[in-house]
Amino acid sequence: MNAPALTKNQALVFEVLEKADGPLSAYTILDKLRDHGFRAPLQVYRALEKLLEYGVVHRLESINAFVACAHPDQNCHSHGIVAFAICESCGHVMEFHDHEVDHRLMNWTRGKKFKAEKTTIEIRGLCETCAA
Amino acid sequence: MNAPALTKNQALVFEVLEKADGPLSAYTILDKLRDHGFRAPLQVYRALEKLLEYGVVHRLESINAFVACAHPDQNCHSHGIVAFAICESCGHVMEFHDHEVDHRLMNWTRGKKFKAEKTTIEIRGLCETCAA
DNA sequence: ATCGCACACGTTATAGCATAACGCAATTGA
DNA sequence: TCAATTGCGTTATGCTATAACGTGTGCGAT
Repeated sequence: MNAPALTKNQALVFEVLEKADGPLSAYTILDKLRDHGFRAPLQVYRALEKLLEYGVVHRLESINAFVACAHPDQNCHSHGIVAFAICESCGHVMEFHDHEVDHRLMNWTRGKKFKAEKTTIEIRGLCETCAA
Repeated sequence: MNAPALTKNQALVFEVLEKADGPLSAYTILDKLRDHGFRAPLQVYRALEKLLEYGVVHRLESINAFVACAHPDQNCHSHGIVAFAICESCGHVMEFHDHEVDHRLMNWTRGKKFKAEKTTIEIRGLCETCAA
């Protein structure tokens, strides 16, 4: 899924996520965009839906928040499964990929004849700075 | 974390989850326990909090639901990271463990000096039956 | 050209998930 | 006996997400 030109709302939401130094909830995004005419959650959710589809934004299931993809340039969907390390203290998120993990999980699902559509890997804990 | 004797509410919630053939939301559990005197969400959430702590129940972050641990006998916390395959059609959940995956993820976090506290792995898709 | 369709958008309302804050009762151990 | 802890019940509230409706715009097919 490659990203076509973003619409106005999509661009606004994406910009907010890019500028943030951590994940944001949909309602936080909404608040940051009130000055730009946003009034309702759906405006945010609809934009997010597309941005997720284009692979330029990720959803963090374990904290109900959204974050801009760490690879602005490339298509994130081509990296296989994306894993996240989320600091519970400062909120900072690190994104990474591990093909061996992908492989092991795929192996397991294949053995069970389970058709995987979307895989979530999220590690919550403390980043180096906050753990010190 | 070993499980002490469950309190009345904890036992009721656990029983509901055990009998269910799939994950349940907190509010679904509440509805199933109204006949037993449950009236408020907190009664469910407080019981779930303990059951999660004891390791006899898991929370599925990606669908905001709870499921009884697949290993009634043993302490689930001793298995390392728990992974789930969740069928989006029938709702059935398979639970599994893969030490190699654990190892890869731990390797990565150690490299980043990230102190992992809780890791979520959830694969959503279609089970063998539903994919056919 | 104009009709039909797809899509983005705006608005209101509502559904679904989770916790704050208060108070009471029972248990336990110093 | 007193203080601390834990479980429980209730009310209220906050946060997350979507349903359902209508509008406007662009664009290809007839």
